[in-house]
Amino acid sequence: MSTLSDALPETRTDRYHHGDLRAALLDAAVHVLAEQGVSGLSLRECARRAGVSHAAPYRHFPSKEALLAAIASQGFAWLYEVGVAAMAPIADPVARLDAYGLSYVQFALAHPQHFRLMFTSECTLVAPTAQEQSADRAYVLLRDAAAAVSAPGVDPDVAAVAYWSRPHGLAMLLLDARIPAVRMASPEALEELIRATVHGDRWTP
Amino acid sequence: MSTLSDALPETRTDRYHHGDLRAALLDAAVHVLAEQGVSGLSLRECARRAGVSHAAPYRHFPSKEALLAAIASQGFAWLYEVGVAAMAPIADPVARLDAYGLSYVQFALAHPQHFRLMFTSECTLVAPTAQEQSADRAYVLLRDAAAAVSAPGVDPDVAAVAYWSRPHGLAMLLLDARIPAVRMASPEALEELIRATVHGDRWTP
DNA sequence: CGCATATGTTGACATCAGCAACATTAAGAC
DNA sequence: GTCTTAATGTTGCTGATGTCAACATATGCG
Repeated sequence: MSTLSDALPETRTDRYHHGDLRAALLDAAVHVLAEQGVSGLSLRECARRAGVSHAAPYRHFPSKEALLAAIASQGFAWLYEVGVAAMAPIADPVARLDAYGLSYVQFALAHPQHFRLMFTSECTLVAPTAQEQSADRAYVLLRDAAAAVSAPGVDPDVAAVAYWSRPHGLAMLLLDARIPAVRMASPEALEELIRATVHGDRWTP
Repeated sequence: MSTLSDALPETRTDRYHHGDLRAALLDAAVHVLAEQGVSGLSLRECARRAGVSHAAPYRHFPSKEALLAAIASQGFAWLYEVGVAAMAPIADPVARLDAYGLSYVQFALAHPQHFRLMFTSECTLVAPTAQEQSADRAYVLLRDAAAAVSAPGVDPDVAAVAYWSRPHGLAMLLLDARIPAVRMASPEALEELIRATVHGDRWTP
């Protein structure tokens, strides 16, 4: 009776019931987002792509904002994972902060619309446990490294904020094309920019 | 014949011609923006507030995006002025960078929606001469101070980007409430945060 | 005065978010 | 197996919006 393929949430559009519409909607939304940005993202377009009527999404998301929040949430989980992966194998605090900044900016440049959405949606995001774990791990790694390079007496949380703000600001300015394109022409130039921003006066070329 | 009050662009709603609808629309838009954020800002609402029909704005702005760009442009002019005012009287590079960061973050916190819009609109903004002048002055001041505190051999433009990214990132994270409110509870705590972010390892509490 | 241009108005269209009423399916109780 | 119930999807509607076209009015210049 119950085969594996039955158990899997296949995406079957030939049925009245979709199978896993929620996931299909999120997937569609991510694609639209990457293609057309937030302004081009409508619930109806997502429904269209999922092969479903315009009101179907409301069975899975109470509002458009909720859909956006879910996407943002996914993005955060992803970002944190990337950050943890970049920092974990590195012991030296300076190198770790550098790696974090690099992974952060690279993520933003690779997924500009997604990244922007994450820091644009005004809603407070509900953090699933899995994401929270990654977030916590990323934060601890960042804070420890930041505290290690900070002068004695500096609140570790303050130092962590500082070393988060720096790549974040750089990423935002890069996305907004507020920085001459020359600065991003080569990977080396970009890395120089990141290092200078993250490491401040400690860094020399 | 031509009195002063005639020359002034008064806002008269009792006439078929408005007087200075463009300015009135910008003004209305700024107010709506502050009250309800970008999502609550519609051309029709601005027209309503200016006491004018829903299509009238199209005689002054080719699209909604153009209106938003104009507001963003105003915001940049304002930001640059604030930055110049904060930096100009200060000679010490470290203190000047600090003052810049402080004015930057304070501007963002004082006008959160406006600030967010400035760095959200995807359009390339047309820079009027007056704004460009302020922008240039601000950039020169910032770059000089950044170069002064940088290690020899660091590209001044790279240093400038670094010292722009830092307060920018902090401002963004603060606006997104991604930083515990405790950190902003008192002006002193906020200043500590700004200094730590801007001045990195150079700074001690 | 008379005309050209700038500025506003009215009405329309397509799209969208969201709601309500209805249809279909899946899952469990008996 | 059948019945019932909740979950899921559909159709149709409303009010708001951005944008356009056609029309109306004012302003300035000859």
